[in-house]
Amino acid sequence: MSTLIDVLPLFHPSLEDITVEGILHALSDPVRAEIFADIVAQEHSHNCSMFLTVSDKAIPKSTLSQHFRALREAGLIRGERRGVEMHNTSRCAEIEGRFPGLIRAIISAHAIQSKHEAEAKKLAAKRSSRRLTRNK
Amino acid sequence: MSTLIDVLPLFHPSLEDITVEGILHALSDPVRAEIFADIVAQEHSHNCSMFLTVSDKAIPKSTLSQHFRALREAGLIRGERRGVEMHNTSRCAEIEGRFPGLIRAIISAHAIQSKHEAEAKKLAAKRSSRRLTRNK
DNA sequence: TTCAATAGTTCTGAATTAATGAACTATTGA
DNA sequence: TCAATAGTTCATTAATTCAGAACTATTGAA
Repeated sequence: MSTLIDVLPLFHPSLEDITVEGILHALSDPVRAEIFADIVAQEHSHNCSMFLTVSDKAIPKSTLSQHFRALREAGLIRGERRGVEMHNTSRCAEIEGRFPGLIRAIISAHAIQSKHEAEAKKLAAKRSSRRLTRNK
Repeated sequence: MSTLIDVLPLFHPSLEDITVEGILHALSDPVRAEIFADIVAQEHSHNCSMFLTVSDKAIPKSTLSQHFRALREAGLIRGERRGVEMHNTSRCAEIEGRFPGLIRAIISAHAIQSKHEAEAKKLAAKRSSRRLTRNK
């Protein structure tokens, strides 16, 4: 059985209702930022369950669902039911018209930071292995 | 009498400890965003009490103090005691070296949004006055 | 030197927001 | 019709944030 509520499409803010604060807040969470970066990078479809682990960390699916809602309600992504799963696409192009350069700058900053972190980690591993060798 | 603690300088993260998440979170609050935009715009000094009202809204000074701490700990501003008051300056130039374009894009987006809001408000006022005229 | 005024911080309880396990709904395919 | 899959919602707990009250540090005046 299907009720009216069941078929109501998901809420998405209109372009002019999208706020900078909303965008920044949504992307200030590292998990959401990574999910969003991924959706932007892959032009094609994305369902939620692809993100049950983000950076080797397990995310409960209820939490994941909230994260997707946060991204949707901030106006960053568009979600569409496709049968049993969800199809998520970025709204970058629209947002670019309203806040030029914003999304690009944020994504780029995140990329710079990830690269920096990866390098720091590698360096730490090297140092640690050297220490082990010395102590053999 | 003065103790050691009293003279300890305020905490500021080093450039490489500044994170995108931290910056986005700090600037996702409209009051902090406005304070920061103001500090960036005016190149010269800024004490906290200049912001006891932000956009016609009174901000308690304890709250203001927390906002300044948030901006400082996110690495967005540098605070320095100058006698009885505080001297705050932006760390834009440093951040630009690490995350090019990020701060500029955010400030610019905020400016666009403020302008848009101001226009919407003016339009609403005009509509309201027209309605009054019609009903005279 | 002492005291009042100023500028800001810290502490604390209340209010808000976020995370997550458990139960639930909707769709598909067997 | 039923089980499996994908995701949402609800309720509880945990973490953040807000703001009044009390406090600290510095300055300038008496």
